[in-house]
Amino acid sequence: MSKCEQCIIKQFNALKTLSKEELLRVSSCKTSMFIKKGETIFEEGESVNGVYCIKSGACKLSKLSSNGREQIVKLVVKGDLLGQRSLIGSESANLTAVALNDMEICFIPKSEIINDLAKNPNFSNSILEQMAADLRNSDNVIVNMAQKSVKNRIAEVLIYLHETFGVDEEGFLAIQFSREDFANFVGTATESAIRILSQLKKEGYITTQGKLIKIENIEGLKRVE
Amino acid sequence: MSKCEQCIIKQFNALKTLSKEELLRVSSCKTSMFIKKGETIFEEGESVNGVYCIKSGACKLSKLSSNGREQIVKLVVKGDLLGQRSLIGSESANLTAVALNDMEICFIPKSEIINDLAKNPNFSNSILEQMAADLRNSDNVIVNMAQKSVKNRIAEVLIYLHETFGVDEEGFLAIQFSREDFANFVGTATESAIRILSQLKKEGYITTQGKLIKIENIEGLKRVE
DNA sequence: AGTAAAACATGACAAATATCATATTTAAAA
DNA sequence: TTTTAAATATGATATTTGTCATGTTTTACT
Repeated sequence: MSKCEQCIIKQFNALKTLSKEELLRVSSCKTSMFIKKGETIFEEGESVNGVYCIKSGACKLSKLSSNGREQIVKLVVKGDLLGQRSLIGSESANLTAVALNDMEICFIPKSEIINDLAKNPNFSNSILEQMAADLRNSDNVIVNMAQKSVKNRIAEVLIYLHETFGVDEEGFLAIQFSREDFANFVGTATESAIRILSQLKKEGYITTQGKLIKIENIEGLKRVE
Repeated sequence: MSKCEQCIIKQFNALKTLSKEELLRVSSCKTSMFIKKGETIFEEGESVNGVYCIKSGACKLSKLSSNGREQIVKLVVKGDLLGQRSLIGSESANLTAVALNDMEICFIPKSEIINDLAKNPNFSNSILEQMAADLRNSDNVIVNMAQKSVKNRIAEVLIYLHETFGVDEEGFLAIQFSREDFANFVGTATESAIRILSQLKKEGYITTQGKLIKIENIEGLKRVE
């Protein structure tokens, strides 16, 4: 089992604030696992009781609406922690986490890390900072959902995917996102998402090849209304 | 100047985790102030550099969208802390705070409380809990905005206002919320908010008298689609 | 009280989005 | 490979929501 000390993840997330000793202890009890694309890591309502470190891959966090539709609330990517809120209080997961591609993750039980949260102010501060950033981001998402058109939101998702995951050798978005994922992310019907992607294609902002998408004019996309 | 120790606010928010000594020090540097309905406490982009305790009254936190509309993101009420995120990191306010009615608030400078955050794990934990709850709430708001109809969202706001502020002697909602506020809270045009309130009136869920609103059938409202 | 301004209300119409139907293409499985 | 299922695409139409116009009521101010 690899040590957290050597793991690249350490450089990205709140674990970097832990001391060598703390990291060694965490290392010794963590569970490393591989998750295949489409598999569920945890579901809304379950108790999570620990945090996951994303070593590679990405997942979507979503919630089932009362109308039966899935709403993607955010994406969690390599270097992020997943399930931080399970460390605080004892409530069950509010969201469902499903892998967008093959992932490698480490699970650290709450019991092993909860003391660090109480005793290491750097660690709790780092979690605080992360949550403050998440809240700021949520505010912005709420405003976008409430005030912007579906076309505008789809354009923003394209830009976000481009910035977050980059492109492959041929210039296609490096993450595979189905039309349904687009719809569930911006809160619209799948057909509407498809229609708008077709429209963006006709307008020359993107090109597609199968389900692969290439952004051709990112500045234009930013100005889409 | 009144002491935090004796203030009722102490019982509601994160300040309750401070020791007697810490509270005394905070007390000695806080600034108490009265804010009139409609006045701005701070604006998006400003640096806040401290937290406000809401002793009485309530305010709305909103953000200006790129389309020029105001989006209300959340309400902050008596017993809540306002501007907690200013304690973490050093970023400027993401939201604008405007009083919904006359308020009495206390301002505690960041410099006086930042040490407690680092040294008193109970205090930082209390802030963490609050932020975790806020995040959970934001998730739910995002889902509602993305998936529910305007009518449904207006109905939910009515229920929320009822639960949060209660009613006056005659049964009217104890908070005055303009039609524009309703619109800005659910992300719709003012005319649409007006229309839907009229509709809810016709359907017998609410009655109005001037801008006062009385909920007549809360169970019915919960079932509105 | 009288006047102006703001808030509320409602009709008519336009635009955005959802829904249903039905192809077509792509991916998965036998 | 062949077959089947899933994802993508697009038209037709219904529904929801926004916009503009205009009138009424309420509130604020002198």
